Amino acid sequence: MTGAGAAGELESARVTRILRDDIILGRRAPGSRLVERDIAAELNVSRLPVREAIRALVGEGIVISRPRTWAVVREFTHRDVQDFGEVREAIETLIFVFAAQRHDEAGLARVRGAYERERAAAENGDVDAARTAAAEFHEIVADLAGNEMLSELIGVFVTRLRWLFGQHDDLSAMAEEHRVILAALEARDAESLRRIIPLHLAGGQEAALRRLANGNYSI
Amino acid sequence: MTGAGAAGELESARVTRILRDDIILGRRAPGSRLVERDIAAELNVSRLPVREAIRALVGEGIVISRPRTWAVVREFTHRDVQDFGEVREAIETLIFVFAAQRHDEAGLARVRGAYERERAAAENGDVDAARTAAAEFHEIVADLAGNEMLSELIGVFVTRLRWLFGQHDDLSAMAEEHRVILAALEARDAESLRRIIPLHLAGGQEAALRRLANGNYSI
DNA sequence: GACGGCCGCTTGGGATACCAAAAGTTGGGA
DNA sequence: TCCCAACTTTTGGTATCCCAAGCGGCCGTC
Repeated sequence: MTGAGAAGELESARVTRILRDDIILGRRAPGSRLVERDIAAELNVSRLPVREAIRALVGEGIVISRPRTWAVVREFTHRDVQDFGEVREAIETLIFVFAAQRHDEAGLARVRGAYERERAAAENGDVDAARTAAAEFHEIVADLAGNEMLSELIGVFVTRLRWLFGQHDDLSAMAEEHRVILAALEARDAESLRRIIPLHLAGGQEAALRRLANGNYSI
Repeated sequence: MTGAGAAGELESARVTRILRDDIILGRRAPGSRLVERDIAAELNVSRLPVREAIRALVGEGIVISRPRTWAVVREFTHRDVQDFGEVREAIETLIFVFAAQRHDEAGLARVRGAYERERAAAENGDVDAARTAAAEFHEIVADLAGNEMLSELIGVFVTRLRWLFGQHDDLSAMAEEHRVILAALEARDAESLRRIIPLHLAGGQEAALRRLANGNYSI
């Protein structure tokens, strides 16, 4: 999900990446403790990089920390997922509308590339590749929106986004929806996008709520 | 703006508050260096709380930090303010529409209270009190929107919001706009709010761009 | 047996000292 | 004037130590 890690990568960034992946991939369950000393020992680093990593993950909204006690992996409630869905809908709609107004041919080509990769992966049943390409589809469009602050905003939410909403089941349905969205984007049809995007996101929302009911994000 | 500081306040929180106020009040200019050792010596703390404070302010978007070199107070460009304004418009509109749909009588009373305080302060020409009440007006409405994620989102942006857009000049015009907004809120008139809020924010946006042109947010 | 308070253990917050690596600065030479 | 190399500054990280605040189990009481 985040690559192998650059050569000159900071220790704190490495630790952040490891803990983030542990959480998203379920190796650290929601509600489980994150004890600085223990993690430092596990990863053979001092407490400092661990502290910074935990702070970073608090910022990404997937860890909860209260002063002078251990931090815990965040547990999401039904309500949290609903609230998050509302916010997500507003932001994504904004992104796609802006992208429809401002995209250029080069950017559009990048979106098409992501779509083609997603479609091919869906056909071959390659789940991971399809999900990755789908995530890239949204990332590239966010780029095309041409608004730095919007990108910063997404940066705050993207980890939660992947954790909660990134695991689609019906790959070809998702690819088909992206095809329709891509067409509206090419036609600069903002009105259609305002209608389509909420529908598109509703699917992932339902899947997230289903997984939540099965106890995937809370203990 | 942030109060006197609780008794059991963490050092890192204290340092964060001091640096934040220094920046917002202009005592540390955009582009100026934030050197850990120097700040630690100034405030009689070790480098640790200073490091955490700088990280926190990076998270709040008012400090820029690159690896292995000093952090600097962020300089906002004309473009940044425009981008920020677009995002702000979308989020605030969402907040007011949700608040219109979901408010209860108790919450409405709190909004009315903030409005009354703002109007009184504006009449008396008390600039600080009027600005504080105006900020509270928006905070309370955000509460009424009843969406935790939205509140988290605002938390990320609120410092920038106050820095860039918090300094209104025409106090009574601002209070009057809040009166109209309050009325629409009471009537649960979401459609009017979708029209009014962008206009309301446009004023602060222009003021921010004017101050930017006069060199208040960049060196 | 349930409840509540006390006490010891755990844990994070902070201080201090030191080191390595990378970035920034400066001055001299082509 | 421009560029490179030496020097300086600064952060990122390690290793220890200490303290105070939470947490949780134990024990006595009702």
